[in-house]
Amino acid sequence: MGRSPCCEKAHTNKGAWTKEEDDRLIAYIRAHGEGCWRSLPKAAGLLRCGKSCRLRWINYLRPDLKRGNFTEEEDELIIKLHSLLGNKWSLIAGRLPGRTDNEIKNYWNTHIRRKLLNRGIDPSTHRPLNDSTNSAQNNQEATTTISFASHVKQETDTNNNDNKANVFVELHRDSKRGVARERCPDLNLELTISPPHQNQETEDQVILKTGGGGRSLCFACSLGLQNSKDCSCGIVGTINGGTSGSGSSAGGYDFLGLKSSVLV
DNA sequence: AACCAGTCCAACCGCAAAGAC
DNA sequence: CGTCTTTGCGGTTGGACTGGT
Repeated sequence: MGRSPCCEKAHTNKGAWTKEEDDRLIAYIRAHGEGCWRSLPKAAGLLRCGKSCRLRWINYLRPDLKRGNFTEEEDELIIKLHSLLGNKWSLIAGRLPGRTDNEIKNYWNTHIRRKLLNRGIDPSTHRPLNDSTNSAQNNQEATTTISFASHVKQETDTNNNDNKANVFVELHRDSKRGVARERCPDLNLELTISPPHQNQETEDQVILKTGGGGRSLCFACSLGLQNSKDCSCGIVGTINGGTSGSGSSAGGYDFLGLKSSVLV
């Protein structure tokens, strides 16, 4: 038994939206808010599937959208965020008010990729194109990144529902240097990861040196989980209000400064 | 003017996560 | 706790547009 289709395809329009459809969708959402997308088309009198309505609203009709060209600052911010987050367009979009994930994705593929290539930078790895260590090392790194990132996400989901977007960040288990630092030298981060600890077999210990302090954090604290029972560094209570004015909301360490100070 | 190749971007598709029951 | 439904995300596509010949 397969998945049921998201909508009754036989009686739905496809392709470009007409002005009338846009007006109907806008009017309905203004009156009722963004509710159940599945039932919205019928309620609004639209022959579209809910997915299509949602996409149209989010990417084109939302009143808070910023139309027009990307600024140089936005360009650079997208590059930095992409180097940290990878193709997590929705997270990147979350840091650029008025921009949508689809817009940023398109912009990345059409403009920024080329821009980076012209600079001699591989857009997918953010490393120099002629970096001979790229291919072999990246394969291993990619694997590590995926497993580690999923670990990060898992930890985050169970402990901090509101700040997923702030914490789900790509890290690299590179014992020689902090890769995140290398990719974004001006982010004022020093991220290194220690070799496996003698007593620690299952979890990577992250040593995260904040801007001025050079203080070491355990894995849990590095994720903003300093109240967690998994905290092993005993740094509880010394982080918040620490460096670079990165304020933290109730109980949340501003991981890598993503929340406020660096990434706007 | 006609054709073609390249570019751009709105919209679609499939999948996975989240939520409801 | 398992199953089903809904939502959201990222990759991809197709058509409109543009510039060159």
